[in-house]
Amino acid sequence: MINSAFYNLEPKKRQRILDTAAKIIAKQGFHKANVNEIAAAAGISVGALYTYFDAKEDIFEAVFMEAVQVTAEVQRKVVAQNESLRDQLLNLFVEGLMMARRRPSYVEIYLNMMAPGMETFADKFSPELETAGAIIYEALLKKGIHTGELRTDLDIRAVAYVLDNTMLALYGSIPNRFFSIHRSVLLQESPGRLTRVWAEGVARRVLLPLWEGIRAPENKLPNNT
Amino acid sequence: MINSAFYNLEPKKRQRILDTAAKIIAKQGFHKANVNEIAAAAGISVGALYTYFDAKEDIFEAVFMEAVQVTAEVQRKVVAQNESLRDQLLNLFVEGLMMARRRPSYVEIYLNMMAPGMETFADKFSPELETAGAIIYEALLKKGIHTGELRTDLDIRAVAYVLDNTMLALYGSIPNRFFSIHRSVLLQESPGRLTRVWAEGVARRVLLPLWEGIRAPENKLPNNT
Amino acid sequence: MINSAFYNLEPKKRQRILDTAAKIIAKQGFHKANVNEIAAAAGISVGALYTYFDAKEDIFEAVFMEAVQVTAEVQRKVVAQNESLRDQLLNLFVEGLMMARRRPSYVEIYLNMMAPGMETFADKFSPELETAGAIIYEALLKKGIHTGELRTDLDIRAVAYVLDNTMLALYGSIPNRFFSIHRSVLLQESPGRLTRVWAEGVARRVLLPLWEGIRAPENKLPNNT
Amino acid sequence: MINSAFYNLEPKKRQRILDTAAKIIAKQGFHKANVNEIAAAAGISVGALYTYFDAKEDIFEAVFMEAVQVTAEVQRKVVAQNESLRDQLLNLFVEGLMMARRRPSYVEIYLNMMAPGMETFADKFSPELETAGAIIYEALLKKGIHTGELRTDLDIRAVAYVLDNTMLALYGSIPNRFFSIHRSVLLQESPGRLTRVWAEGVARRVLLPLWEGIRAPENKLPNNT
DNA sequence: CATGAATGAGGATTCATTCAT
DNA sequence: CATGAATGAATCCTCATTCAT
Repeated sequence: MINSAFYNLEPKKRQRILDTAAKIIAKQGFHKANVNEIAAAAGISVGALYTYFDAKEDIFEAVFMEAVQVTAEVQRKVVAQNESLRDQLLNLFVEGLMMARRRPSYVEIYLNMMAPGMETFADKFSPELETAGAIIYEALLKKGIHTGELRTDLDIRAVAYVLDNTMLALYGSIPNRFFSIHRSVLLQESPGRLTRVWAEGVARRVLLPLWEGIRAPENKLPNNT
Repeated sequence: MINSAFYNLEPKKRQRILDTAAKIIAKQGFHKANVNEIAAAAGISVGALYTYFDAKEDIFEAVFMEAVQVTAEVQRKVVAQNESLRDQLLNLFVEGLMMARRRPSYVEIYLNMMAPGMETFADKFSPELETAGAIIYEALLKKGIHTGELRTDLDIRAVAYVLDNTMLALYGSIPNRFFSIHRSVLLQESPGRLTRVWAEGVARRVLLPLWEGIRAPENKLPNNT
Repeated sequence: MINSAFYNLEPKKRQRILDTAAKIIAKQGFHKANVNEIAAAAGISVGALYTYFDAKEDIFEAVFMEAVQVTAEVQRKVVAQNESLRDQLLNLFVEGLMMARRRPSYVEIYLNMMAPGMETFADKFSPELETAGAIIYEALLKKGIHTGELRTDLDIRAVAYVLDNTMLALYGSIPNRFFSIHRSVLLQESPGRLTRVWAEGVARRVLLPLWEGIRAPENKLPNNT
Repeated sequence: MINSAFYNLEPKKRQRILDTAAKIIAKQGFHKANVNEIAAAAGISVGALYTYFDAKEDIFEAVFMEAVQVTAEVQRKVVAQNESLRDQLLNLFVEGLMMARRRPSYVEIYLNMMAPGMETFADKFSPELETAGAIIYEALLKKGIHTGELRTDLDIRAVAYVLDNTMLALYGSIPNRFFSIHRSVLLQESPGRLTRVWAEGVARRVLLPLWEGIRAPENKLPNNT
């Protein structure tokens, strides 16, 4: 259990604990991560840590829920924008990459959920979490159909699935070695810094082929905007 | 190090060791997996295991290399087929799913590489592995352009990236809880058995939107073949 | 040390603390018992508990002294009765059992003193405590000799020893699992509630053989009064 | 669980582990006793200890079962003797005291079972153990009735109960502080060494009053044999 | 080469006690 | 005096690795 004591902590301290735990779990993975090390790095005692959390698992849960917040914020921000669907999708990529730059550990935490040996967590969190994500994609794409930006015969779920997996891999490529190599090799990128300009470039590259397949035919624009 | 003793083992025994290790690491993840348990389950002594492998890490490496073989076989098989690119891509999905059904543990091993705390392995294996994958995609897609199936203005790498991530998630959804929930929620699937027919259906759903974006314009066919 | 603050507490609160501590120590044993849990269950803060007691050991001592009071009260009550020695001995059993029913935890506390690892406490309390007990038995039995109820050639100490051990086991059988099983198996009792009638029956059964050995010969009565 | 590895140990080593564990648990009590300390004192590693036993509880069980053996041996020995019942009862006391001198720790282990917080163990072992004890007493006393040594109207169970509790306290008085003080104060003993002669004296003192109450009337002998 | 008992450092968790408020 | 959050040494148990047989 995550105890109320944790929520009653002064926000700064609570955030420091979350960030520290996220960083260490992100680096080592849940099972390798060391509780005593987390406490020490967060500048508190193990005892204190265990007044906040009943078990190591609960530390992960708290960190994961923070990761969910961090991700959800990106979605909320983009959904709230009054732009074309295409730009919103691009922004989902770009803002996600920016978020990954700011909070790389939390992206790794997210990735940790899909690791073998994390079934319990996946069972506990994924169903409602993914459902929430699905709803957002659905709303977004339906809107695109209504506004005439998208083809009317789309399999919305399939599109959402492809989009989401691409984002997962792209966000993950910021903090995670595997996804990072995967991306730079497959996209044959020349090494460069993680700037917004770069993010916009990648987003366009990656979205374009799919976009061509889902946009409404009359919407034909020059391929490279 | 993976010692020569391991390669000199009778193939059946070697395979049993790999499969057992794969199964256990797949279930628990590398860091949680227990070497003694692997030895016991494989019907050999820990001592023997340690004459084959210098360290736990090396067991993972051997298992991972087997996972690479398993995956590569799917690609080789599909690439060798003399079919249209579209069917080859569909087959990449379908055969991959079939492979995941046959060897679910090895798919999890693959997923284990992208878990936090596995950087060392990613550094060691990913670069050449991903390069090999990239080459296959490149060849496949270039061929598609030459045969006129694909648009000539494609960003091949980007298409490969999207395709590969989708496959990763789809294959992973067979053994892995997170990806399984992710898929069934996003694709809004009704529960069903993992049959070839089902796999073909999913493959079509998932490939279609992207295919529409990459196929050559004159190639216009009814959406559902 | 048990601080004066504890004795200055309003009696109700003091009693509540003692009873709570007794209950928890009775259930878990001194070493397993948890100070924080005691404080919480008693409705006070650990801090407060530690202003009353300097250490966990002191909590036990306070509780033990209360247990002594509880036991002594039974003895005082029975000794004050103006009955035959035989009835007084029977009453010692019966009233002790009744006391054990009312305050089972305190009987366990008493038992806790004879557990391994409690030497320090035994050294501190047992000598004078047992001496006090011995005096009571001595007075009682001497009186029995004087009134002609008992044989004149008795080894009073030995009789007291046997009596006291039997009482210990009998009282202990109320709250304590071991002694409870021990009693019901050896006495081959059919399960039943702890009523005064039952207590009187057990008391008679258990006292009789010894009574036959210590009563004055001319006192011969039918076995079952 | 007590693993087979433990039973396959060379007897000398196995005994050393049992004796060491018994000694430490006897001194500190189960809950205070330290597993690492036991391992160190036994000259083995914690790891080894945990290949023999799955948990600390199992160490206690093994030690307790040894304690049962030790006690049972005394009973078997005495029961096998072809003596009068009176001498057999005296020998039960004497041999028990001798056993307690030889293996004091195991007597404490036995006492540990009746400590608060040991319910689980009592539940697991006491029922059949006490039943076995009850059978022995029953056989012994029935034989005494048949041979005419004992009164025919005895409540055998009650006699057994009184006898057993007295023995418990007497055996316990060898290693245990509480029972030791209890005995020496109540019996008003002058300090002395634990010799067989002393044991015989105590046995006679303690048995006599009860014996007078249970022996057959025609059996009247001078009080102090 | 194979075995599997043994090792012991490492890690999650507990809890008696303190002390700033 | 009371509070209860914080401390961190202590403890049970695990497991990668070794090595005598």
